[in-house]
This record gives sequence, C-alpha cells and structure tokens, in this order.
Amino acid sequence: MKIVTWNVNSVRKRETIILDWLAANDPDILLLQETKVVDASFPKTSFEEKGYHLALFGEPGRNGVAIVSKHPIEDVASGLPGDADDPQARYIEATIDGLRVASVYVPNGTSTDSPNFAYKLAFYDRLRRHAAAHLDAETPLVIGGDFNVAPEPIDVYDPTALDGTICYHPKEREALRSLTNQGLYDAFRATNPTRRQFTWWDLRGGSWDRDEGLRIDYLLLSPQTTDRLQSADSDPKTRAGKGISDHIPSWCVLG
DNA sequence: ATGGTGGGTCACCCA
Repeated sequence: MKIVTWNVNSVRKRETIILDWLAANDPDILLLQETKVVDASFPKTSFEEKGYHLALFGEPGRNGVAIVSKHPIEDVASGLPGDADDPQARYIEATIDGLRVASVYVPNGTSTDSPNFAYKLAFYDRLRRHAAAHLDAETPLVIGGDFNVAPEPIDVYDPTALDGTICYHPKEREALRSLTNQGLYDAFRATNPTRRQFTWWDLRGGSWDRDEGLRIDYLLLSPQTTDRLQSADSDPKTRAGKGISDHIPSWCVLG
C-alpha cells in the first residue's frame, strides 16, 4: 500500500503533471493539498477515467484538499472539528481498505505577527485534539499533508538563520510536537533517520537552484500503521522545469 | 537584498 501526499498548488494547473506522475508511480492513494477549486469544477473525469475514486473538499480560489484512491473510499468526513465557523477547506479524511486516511493543508501563517499565525497555532490545537480521539480509539491512521512546519534542524537549509521565521518558529515546532508526541510517527524520518530531504522550495529567488528548501510535507502514522511501515521517500525530479508546484510528492509504503 | 515568482481572480491576498 503506497500512500502519497502532494501539495500541487492548483489541481487545474497541474492536471497533466499529476496524471503523468500517477501513471509512472502507481500509488494506491494520493492525498492532495491546495487544489484551489470548488468541487463542481474539479477535473473529476480525468482521474475517474484512470480508475481512481475521489473525495473532494474545496472552496473558491484557495486551499482545498482531496483524496484520490485506486480502492473504494468510505465514510468521508470533511473539515477539521473544533471550529464550526472555520470556512477554510483544509482537512478531509476517509476510510480506505480499513485505514483511516487524512489529507491536511495546515495554514502557512504568513508571518509571526499576522493574524494568520494565531489561526495556524489554533489549527494545530484542533488537529492535536482530533488525532487524540483517533489514537484513543486505536484507529489505524495516516495523516498526510502540508504541515507548514519543518520539525528539526535537519529539515531546513539554514537552521540558525531561519530560527524564529515562519514554518520554523519555536511555537510552531512546539505545536507540531504536541501533535506527534501523542503517538504519531513521521514515516520519512522513521525510515531515513539522517537524510536531509526537502519537500518545498520557494518559487521566488532561485531557492531551488541553491537547494534552499524545507521539509514541511510528510505522513504521520499511528502506532498500528507504523507497524506496517516499510519505506518512505519523495520525488525531487518533480520540482525541476516549468509549470511545476513548489512542493514535491512524498510517500510511504505499508506492508 | 523586507526582494523575488506564481495561482486565483480581476484589486489584491496568499504562499
């Protein structure tokens, strides 16, 4: 069972790239973020013609998450509990082959003095509480997505210079640890303990050419799912060239 | 280098 997460920065702009990548890599499940489209305008047919099932949670123009699966999708739940007034489409989960699978697009936060930063920290608290309920129930769980936080110094290109900046602020790392320390395992880091592999490079300023990136996209596994973990990796080739997302796909393989 | 590029939407907001 191969499960991929990919922030595609507009599914309509990236449709061909995604379908080509799926054909070449044949994952069981693809978790998408930043689809940037309402469900009615999602290019459903392109995926369904290739045999994929879909679960969609979009909004006009920004955010948006989706689950693409070779296997039937059951019990879809859209939206992260904890704030009924939150209009942003950033979380969807469903059951596939007995596994509870979530696609999450954590808010970027913009900057530490922005109101979006408080929203980001509050979102992490909601995610922590929601994950706690699944962990208490011993649900076999995978939460994949763009977490917009680099967990450790090895996950950023310059840990000294970046300390305190957005996506690597101590409060953000603390919020992430409060989530993972409940008993979620980072599939990439668990299987690649010392490897530096970024998943995002800013589109501005030639950061790809200088390899100035962050590892902010990953898959978090519950203990039951971690027992099945065989490998995890990502595909930097997708960051080269034109018309690409600023994020690359990352995945884990479960036995 | 408080810049830079890109998406969505159509004056800016977000990343």
